[in-house]
Amino acid sequence: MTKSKPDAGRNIRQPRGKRATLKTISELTGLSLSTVSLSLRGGASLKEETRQKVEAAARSVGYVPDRAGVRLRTGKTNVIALVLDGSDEAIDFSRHMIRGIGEAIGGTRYHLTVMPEFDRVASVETVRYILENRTADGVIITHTGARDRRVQLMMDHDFPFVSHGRTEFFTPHPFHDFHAEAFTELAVERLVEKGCRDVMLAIGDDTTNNYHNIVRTLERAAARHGVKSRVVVQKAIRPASAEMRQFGRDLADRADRPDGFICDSETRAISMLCGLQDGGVMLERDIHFICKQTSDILSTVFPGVDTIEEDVYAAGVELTRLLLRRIDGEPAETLQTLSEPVAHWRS
Amino acid sequence: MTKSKPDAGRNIRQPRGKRATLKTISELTGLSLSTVSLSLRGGASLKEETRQKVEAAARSVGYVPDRAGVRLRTGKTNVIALVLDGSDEAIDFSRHMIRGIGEAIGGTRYHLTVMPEFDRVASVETVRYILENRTADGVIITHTGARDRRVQLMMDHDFPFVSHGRTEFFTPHPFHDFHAEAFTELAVERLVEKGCRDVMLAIGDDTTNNYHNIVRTLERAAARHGVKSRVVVQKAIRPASAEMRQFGRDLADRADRPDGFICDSETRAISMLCGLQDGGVMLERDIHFICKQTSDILSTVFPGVDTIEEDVYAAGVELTRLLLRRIDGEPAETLQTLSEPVAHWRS
DNA sequence: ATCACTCGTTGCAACGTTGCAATAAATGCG
DNA sequence: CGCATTTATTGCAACGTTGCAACGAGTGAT
Repeated sequence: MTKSKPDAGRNIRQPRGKRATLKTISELTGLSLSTVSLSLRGGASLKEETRQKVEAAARSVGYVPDRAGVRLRTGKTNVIALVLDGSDEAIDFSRHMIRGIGEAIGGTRYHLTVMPEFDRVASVETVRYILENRTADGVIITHTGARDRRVQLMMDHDFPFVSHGRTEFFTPHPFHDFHAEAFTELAVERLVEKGCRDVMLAIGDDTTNNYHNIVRTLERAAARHGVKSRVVVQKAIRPASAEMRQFGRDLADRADRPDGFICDSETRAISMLCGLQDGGVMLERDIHFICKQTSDILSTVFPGVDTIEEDVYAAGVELTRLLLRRIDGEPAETLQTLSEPVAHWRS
Repeated sequence: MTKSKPDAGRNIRQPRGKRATLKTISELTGLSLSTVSLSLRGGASLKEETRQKVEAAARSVGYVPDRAGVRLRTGKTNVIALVLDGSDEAIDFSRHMIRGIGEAIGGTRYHLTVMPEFDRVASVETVRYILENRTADGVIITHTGARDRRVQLMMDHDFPFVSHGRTEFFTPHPFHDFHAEAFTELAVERLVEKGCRDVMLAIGDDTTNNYHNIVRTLERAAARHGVKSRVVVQKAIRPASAEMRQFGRDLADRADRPDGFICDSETRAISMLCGLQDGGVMLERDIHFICKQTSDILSTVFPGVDTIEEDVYAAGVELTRLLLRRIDGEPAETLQTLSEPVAHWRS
């Protein structure tokens, strides 16, 4: 018949080992909460002796500021959000991107939350959700469109973000992008060098701004070198599929088969190359092929194919650095970078 | 000389459009904060009329509970953490996993944070960090080892988690795993059916529990069918590489070349198959090949190769469902599932 | 009319943090 | 020595939420 003690059940959280808070340090040092808080944030008005005392105590109890407390008080979430749309991606794109971001936030307070979405429409809603609920301090978006609605939304709200890819908007915003123009120039030049007179470009998604950059550059470069150029958009075809392979097979038989080919996707390139081979087309004799590459797979299967590397890991690192600087208040104009393509000529 | 107004500068956050809080609803309905809070969480003791009034008001102002407030008060983060180790992964594994998790947390309060780590040692530290700082309500780990230290750590702390992969621990914990034994049985049976007498298994990582399951099953199945079996661990070789291709090439020339081959990685399989072809080995005549598959690439390059599919997306969904049930207090014993392999025989 | 009880609602304190105004102690100056 | 100024520290309130004890009003029994 023992009644439960009157002061039982006070703990809301599991008290397993009780986290250290400012209060812990306060009691330990005999200083007030405010002083401790101030001190840990480097308060300049404090005595050196005090600061050391606080720091020692904090270290000894392994103090780490409570994210919920900070967030509630300051509104700062210490979170950056990566918004993935579900569209056609390069091999292991997400993986490299995420590890790049992870590398860049290592040693900072920041956490990464990933919001996976299935299409770009939904991804606008995701961004809106983040803005309205202030659920992150900054956002990284990928596969940016020329007049991307997510970019517009975040600019309207003056919310820190960085896009992987550029836009057409007049107002500047932070971005990091693969230098698609340099890639295209490099590719065309290489093909011309090898004697090509008729270059075809295959591209997977004509809704990104990237598309326009590449196509425009191709046309100019081809004109400059006096060679023919064509573009084929393969948006509707699954990158790795029998259909894609058949596309290569059909190409092999065409009377107007190009003698130079540029492809912006490793996956689609592999499929097409298989198809071309099926049709008896021989690489480096009947056709020259150049492909953008994000993994080692293409080079393992077709070691002879020239590739141009896009380092998605490095892009993740750079995007994050830009974003953090943006969050710290740097103006957008100074936060725009390109990554130069790295050519791997095989022959 | 106008002094700034005495009550200026009160807002800590940007007041852009001011988020709705319980207070907003309270003022709107004339009810107290407590009542509003209670009502929104379905308080059974309230008048039906009140609840509807609150709900209407909440809807009209688009109320969403503040995560920081809830977290501070209750300790509940509404976050699940995915701990990725950086080891050898199947193609687009991260991507499919993340999208599966995204699918399963859709419509819930939960957010996903991803903690990318470069090796398994670091990933133990990551888990420790999550536990000590209560930075998530539950954890998903992948590439689980037989006596995985992360699992041990979380069991010791009685912290909700689920592992992709099983362990040898006696105490039960939630997991979801590919049914590697069924995969192996299926593969051996198929090869034997095709007339193979000498089966080789190539596997990439002998530190996961998965490894032991597969090897044990292989040996038993081979013995049962009266065929020879061998295992080769390819841990040190990069999955897509000239080296891996060379491995296939060398295999082609070996006097003791097997007539049946099982591979647990699509990437390595592609490389090896290229090497075998280089050596003049013909598929389905000189050797029969079976591979575990997580994307479409292998089938596009080698349409004739039998594959067995592991659906990583579905695994992400299932892992998340199990974890959420675990967080809600279900016992571990009831939260253990396997996913059955799906065979794609091509001939 | 008083009591005990239920029903529906409310006030208060606390979670961990930080900005600000206020304090106390030490110093400088006339 | 008194007053103003600087230096070092502190108390208080607030961010948004929830658990709990307490409240007043109504009901029914005594």
